[in-house]
Amino acid sequence: MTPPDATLRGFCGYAMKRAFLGVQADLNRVLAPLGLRMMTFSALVVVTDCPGLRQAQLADALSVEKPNMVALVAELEKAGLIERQRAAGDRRAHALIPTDAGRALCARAIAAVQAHEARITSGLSKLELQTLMQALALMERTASEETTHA
Amino acid sequence: MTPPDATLRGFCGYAMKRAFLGVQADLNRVLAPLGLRMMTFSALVVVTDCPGLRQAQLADALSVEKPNMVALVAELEKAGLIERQRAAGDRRAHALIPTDAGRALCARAIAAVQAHEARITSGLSKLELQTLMQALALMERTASEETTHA
DNA sequence: TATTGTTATACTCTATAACTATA
DNA sequence: TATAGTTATAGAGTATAACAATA
Repeated sequence: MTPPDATLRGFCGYAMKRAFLGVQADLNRVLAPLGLRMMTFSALVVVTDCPGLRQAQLADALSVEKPNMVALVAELEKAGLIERQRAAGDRRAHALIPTDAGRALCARAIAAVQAHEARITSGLSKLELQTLMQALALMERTASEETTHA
Repeated sequence: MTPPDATLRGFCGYAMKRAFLGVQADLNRVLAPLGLRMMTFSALVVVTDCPGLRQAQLADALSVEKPNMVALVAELEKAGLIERQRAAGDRRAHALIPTDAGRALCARAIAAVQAHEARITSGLSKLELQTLMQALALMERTASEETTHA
């Protein structure tokens, strides 16, 4: 009758984990043919939206620590999707620029992800989806406040 | 104006990731004083709810691969929270039993997690919370179907 | 002094193949 | 032959300290 994790199922954090891991695994399957993962896709989208932004800004936007950004950017650069240029006015910084190939792949990847999103949310009404997105944004803010107050 | 990840913010998968990582980090802060993490807490709750269940059943309940269950169970056993007993009738299997200390800690941890859940969902109405939980469960099912059909 | 990017390092979670001892 | 638990291993993501070059 009741599954072994019945108690856990009552916890929102546990439900979020199970749902996210499933969605992420599914999303990575969608992105794999394009040579991308969730992390590299996210970075490519931000660089394409904000050409010229610096590595520290990208790390901040994605909530990734700077040291972990290095390999990620190097991977995208090696794949020919973005370029690192010395920022004018600050020779320490790298300005990140999407290549033509990066922009093209980004457009294809966004289309694939949008189709994937439509599939995984197909069982939700417009109102339910809106409530879900608002709830997730609110919980993200609340959790970060809790952590900050620690 | 628009943040660098504005495009990503429109994706449900990205919103789920950010919310989950925030909630998980916050939850781990709550559990740390009890010597637990989200994974060890989850395992302890299941063993306490279903004393005598086997390692493979625990792994299945938590969607963890069996090899990854070994260290987790060993950690709980070393902490004196559960015991491994040879299952009667199948000398290959381990029956997992909570100790008195395990049951006591589990009760305290559940209370702490419930208080934590109340905090992070405090901005949501009862109906919004219900919609959120249903949406997460539905997306988990949908994602697993997608993956299975691959 | 402070910041950008970097190296080195470590921990957690996850995933697969292969072994052992039982069945 | 199949299963329960194990070992070994590897890939991601995440986290902190410390360094060189530059500001």
